[in-house]
Amino acid sequence: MPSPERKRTRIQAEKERRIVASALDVFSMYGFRGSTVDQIATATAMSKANVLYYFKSKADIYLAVLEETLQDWLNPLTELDPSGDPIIEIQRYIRAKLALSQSSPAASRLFANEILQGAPVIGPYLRTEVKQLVDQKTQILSGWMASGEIKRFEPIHLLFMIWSTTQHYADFATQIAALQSAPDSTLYNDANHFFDTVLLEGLKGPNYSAVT
Amino acid sequence: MPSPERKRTRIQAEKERRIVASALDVFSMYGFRGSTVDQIATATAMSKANVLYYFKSKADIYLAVLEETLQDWLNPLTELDPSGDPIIEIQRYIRAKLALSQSSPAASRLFANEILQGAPVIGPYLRTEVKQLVDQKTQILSGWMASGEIKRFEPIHLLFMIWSTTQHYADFATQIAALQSAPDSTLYNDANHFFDTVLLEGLKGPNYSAVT
DNA sequence: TCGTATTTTGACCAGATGGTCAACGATTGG
DNA sequence: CCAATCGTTGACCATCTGGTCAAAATACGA
Repeated sequence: MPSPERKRTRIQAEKERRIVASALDVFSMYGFRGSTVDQIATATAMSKANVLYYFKSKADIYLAVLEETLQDWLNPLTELDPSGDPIIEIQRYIRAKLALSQSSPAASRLFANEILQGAPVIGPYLRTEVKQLVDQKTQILSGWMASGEIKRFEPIHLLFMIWSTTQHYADFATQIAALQSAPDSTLYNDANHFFDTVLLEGLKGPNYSAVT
Repeated sequence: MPSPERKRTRIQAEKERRIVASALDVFSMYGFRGSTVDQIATATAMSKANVLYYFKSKADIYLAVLEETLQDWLNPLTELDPSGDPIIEIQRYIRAKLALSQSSPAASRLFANEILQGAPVIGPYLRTEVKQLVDQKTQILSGWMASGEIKRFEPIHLLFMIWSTTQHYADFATQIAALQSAPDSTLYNDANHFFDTVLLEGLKGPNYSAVT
């Protein structure tokens, strides 16, 4: 087995990377139970036994995929800046999240699957680190409300709306493809335009004055 | 096997109903592949063989569950009335959808699972009936834009936002429970307040005049 | 009450799946 | 060039799972 003590070989690093990359595609499409080690092996162009030489179980692969992806997924929120212009900050956040959904739809689906099954793996992480980050950022929103720059509401619901709406474009891509009439190319531009026109305008409070 | 020709027994109707009801809970939690006939049987307090006496395959149960649920799920959209006040109509739609997420979270998760896997079963239905309904309702929105009652944007994105946001409260309930600080009881009230304050206000166009 | 149609079930089967292992092959440091 | 370590794999196993079946149990009309 891959030595747990000695430092990792170049081959180990390379193969593990490839396995995790393939596994993201597989898990995001079929969920944990719906995915098989053989599918992952085939997607990585390896034998099943070889995959299980690098990760001792299917659950281990799943864990590795989640850990690798979660950080990227949460990253845009950390950049919400309390000293910036509220509307610009929120707009930046929305655009970053939508861009992530567009560039990494598999990551979005992976989390959707995980949460749908009750977050058996990332549940503890949600309740600690993620909750802490969310509490911190909702306080920023509360601050902007107190100064009248944005309207008053329970701030977490804005996060819920941004998450659900942007991730919808990844998670429900099949449905979107079935229902939209416009060409695919304009989809994300139209979405951003809608957010600017409706959501961001709706957020502005009585004391808001646009930066110029 | 249950006679395909003669009319259905009382027992058949009753047992089939119970199976479908249990299967909704099971499928919505684990998805199609992640669910087993045994789980469904146990949830229905029947033997596996008995369940397969009423439905000849797991796929058949799944299909029955989807068909039974889909109509309810889509129903609120059909009631969007072009002759009504735009903001009131959209507000009614949002509330109806949010109430559905609250009362039937399993149904929401069932669809989320189905779409996440690429809508293998309801795909054809999406592309025909559902698309037709959506096209019809986006035209209503376009009409309200033309008269200046609501702002201009690609109308389908409003539907996407309403769907994703309201269903988020069912599909991501685990995450919401992990992240919110407020008591559960106010969650849906706060959500509706947020929609009223931000989304509905953001929608209003230059010519909108509230009904009194 | 009796006979027929319906319902229920335990036993069983075939295929899929996660995981193991011994043996073979490739690398690499000395 | 050698030996020790690392990498790879086909064969294999135990378990799970969808589905079948014959036989037993039940319901029900006449």
